[in-house]
Amino acid sequence: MENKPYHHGNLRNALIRAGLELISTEGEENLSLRKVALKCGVSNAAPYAHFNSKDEFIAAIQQHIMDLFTSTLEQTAEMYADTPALLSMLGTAYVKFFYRNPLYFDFLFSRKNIRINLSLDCAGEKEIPPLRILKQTAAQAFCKVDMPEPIMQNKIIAMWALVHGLSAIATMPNVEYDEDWETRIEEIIKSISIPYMTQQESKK
Amino acid sequence: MENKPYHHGNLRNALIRAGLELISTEGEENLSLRKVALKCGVSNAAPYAHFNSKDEFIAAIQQHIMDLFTSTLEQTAEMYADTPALLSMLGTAYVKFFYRNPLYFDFLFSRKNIRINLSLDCAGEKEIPPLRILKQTAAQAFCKVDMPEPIMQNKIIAMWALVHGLSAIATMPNVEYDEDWETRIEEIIKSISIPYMTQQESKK
DNA sequence: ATTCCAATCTTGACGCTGTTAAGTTTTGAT
DNA sequence: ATCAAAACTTAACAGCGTCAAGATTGGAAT
Repeated sequence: MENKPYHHGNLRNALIRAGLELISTEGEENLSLRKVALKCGVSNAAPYAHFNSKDEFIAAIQQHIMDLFTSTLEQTAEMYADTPALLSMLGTAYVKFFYRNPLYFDFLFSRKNIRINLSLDCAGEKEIPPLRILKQTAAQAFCKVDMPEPIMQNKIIAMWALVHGLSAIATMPNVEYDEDWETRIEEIIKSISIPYMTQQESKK
Repeated sequence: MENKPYHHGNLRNALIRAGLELISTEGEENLSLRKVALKCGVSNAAPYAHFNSKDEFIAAIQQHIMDLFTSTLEQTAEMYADTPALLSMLGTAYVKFFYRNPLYFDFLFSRKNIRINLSLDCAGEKEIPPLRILKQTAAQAFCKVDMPEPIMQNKIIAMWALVHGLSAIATMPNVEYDEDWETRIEEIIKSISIPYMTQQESKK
């Protein structure tokens, strides 16, 4: 339309979208501010009007993906609310999200990108939403089984570790996408989370 | 002693040691071939007599750490051989290794560094030793419980995912080292791995 | 012992990167 | 209409991985 107006108009979002695309296609290690700027038809230093550094730019993309992740879990939590399958479905959704977007996993959780508080002790204003959802659901599920407090704490951590580890494994190279794997992931998670529910059922 | 002989003598190993130190102190993102070369009192391009690329250099360091990791697990496997605690001790050793060297975890498992076969299906000549040890031990442990084959497969993957996920969590920033955590890690792993043993004991 | 090749290392360069300084264009509030 | 702030360009800096060309050395073959 207009032939290169001096001001882009929506550069910040355009940069984030371009960066997201580069990460999805070429991986994070091939992402540079200059490439992203070029992709948006803008000069080297233009991004610095919107981000103070590459790190800040990366953090913005990270936040974008985190929002995606969060809303995925929230949808699942809503869909299976108050059903016995809630916890295992939530765990499955956790793994599936990354299994379907393998490049997102390393990008979100690689050490140098983590600027958010992932601390283990349940305290936390700055706790990221996905973990909050998972922990709350797990706590509720395990609570119904009137488990001793410290054991419940450990169970929650175990649940998180399981789905996080499964995500790490499922997104490794040489592990190509396979629909059967999705059902298998479900089985594995159920085998950990369900026993404590049914075990309780038989107790009643 | 001799003031800068033209030939270093043992440059390859010196480079690896220097790289290892840089990773341990400043993290992988601050590792450059030039810094490593300087640290060894050698010029920019000297490393290229021993490594074809930075990637190859990284792979060599990665192998070094992997060997450390492997021998740690092997020691544990030997120490607790034929005891009921073997599996949980091996899992604990897996997590502790990274908990005590947090920077190693991302370095070993971040996507771009993985050049080894981590495939899930137990087939594998190229399978890395640590996983082989863990899988074999888990298989043996779960085997004693005469579990159906597919369920056992899932249990093994769950075990791996648990310890891998715990490692990821334990090495996150903001999670400072804490001796109590080590015993807690042990508890969590036991709560997953032991039940199937004791359950079997009572079956006999 | 001499020769000579291959391994090792240096120097200097290339293009790419993140980042900054200085200057230009545009927007929008007054 | 004015003018400050925001958005963007251009040009430069140092650091990076990498390579080509040349210098130095060790060791095997003669």
